[in-house]
Amino acid sequence: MPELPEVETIVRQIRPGLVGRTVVGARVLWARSVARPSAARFSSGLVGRRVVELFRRGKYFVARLRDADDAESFLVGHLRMSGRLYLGAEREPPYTRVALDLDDGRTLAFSDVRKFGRLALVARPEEGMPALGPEPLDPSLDAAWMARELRRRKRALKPLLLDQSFLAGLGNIYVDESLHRAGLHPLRRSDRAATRAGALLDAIRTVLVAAIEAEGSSFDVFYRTPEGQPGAFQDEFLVYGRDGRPCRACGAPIVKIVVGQRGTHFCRRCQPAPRPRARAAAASRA
DNA sequence: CAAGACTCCTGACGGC
DNA sequence: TGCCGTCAGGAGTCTT
Repeated sequence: MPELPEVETIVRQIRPGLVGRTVVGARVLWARSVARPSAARFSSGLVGRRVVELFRRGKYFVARLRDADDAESFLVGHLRMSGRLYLGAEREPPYTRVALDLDDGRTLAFSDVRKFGRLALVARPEEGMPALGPEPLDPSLDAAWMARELRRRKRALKPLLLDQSFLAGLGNIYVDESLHRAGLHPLRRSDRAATRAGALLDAIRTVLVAAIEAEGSSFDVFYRTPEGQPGAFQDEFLVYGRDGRPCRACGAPIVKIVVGQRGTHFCRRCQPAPRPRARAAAASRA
């Protein structure tokens, strides 16, 4: 599903048409797509509110709203695996779960085949999302910060980078891509990769910036930008979905394993396996 | 703490 | 052609 670059792309594309608009009607077609409050209060609460700002936090999109009395509230959403936003489609898009009718006659549709995505209407953005780690593109993060955090967490790199409380916005694709670019094995323990913290942070940022530049990744017909154009970053994948094919860096075959129930792609040559601990090595020799 | 299993959902695809 | 198992860009909850 959409990761940071895809959400960023959607927010950028929808923002000009959405900011300044007032919600004149809200329809919840699948109640569980609304996390809070109730579907009824969600709908009634949105009507009459004007969008004054649209931004992204991790994989969440956030619309700041004001009502006629200038009271502030926030529409917070997560697309999970298959969610999409459409602004102004003439016909209701397939799998529309929530539709917001706007004062210019257009509609913001939240479409979601698998129904994992969620919307929330809350007083503060933090009420609509769990505590998130920092934004990977935040310029105040540096190698020293990353090294400190990698040492503190002591987890395999792959699940750690997927943990949104560590860094906000990375998902399965961009973690695999980042680890390849940093030359780090997905099962390497974070505290033992701390010396490579700078390279890892650089790789993450390089991948994310390039993906945003390409307007995200979309390798199936259900995942496109709101305008319907597919993103192009999937053409630049070095490992994701390339199992069995040659590594673009060294030619060795890309392999796929399962880590934390997630398909994990890497190059055995560019991302060497972690060395077993001395005790484990001794045990395996014995 | 960390890791693994299970859950929420639907659709696409490969194999038989 | 049709059926079945598997897998999918995410993440919360529960157990070990």
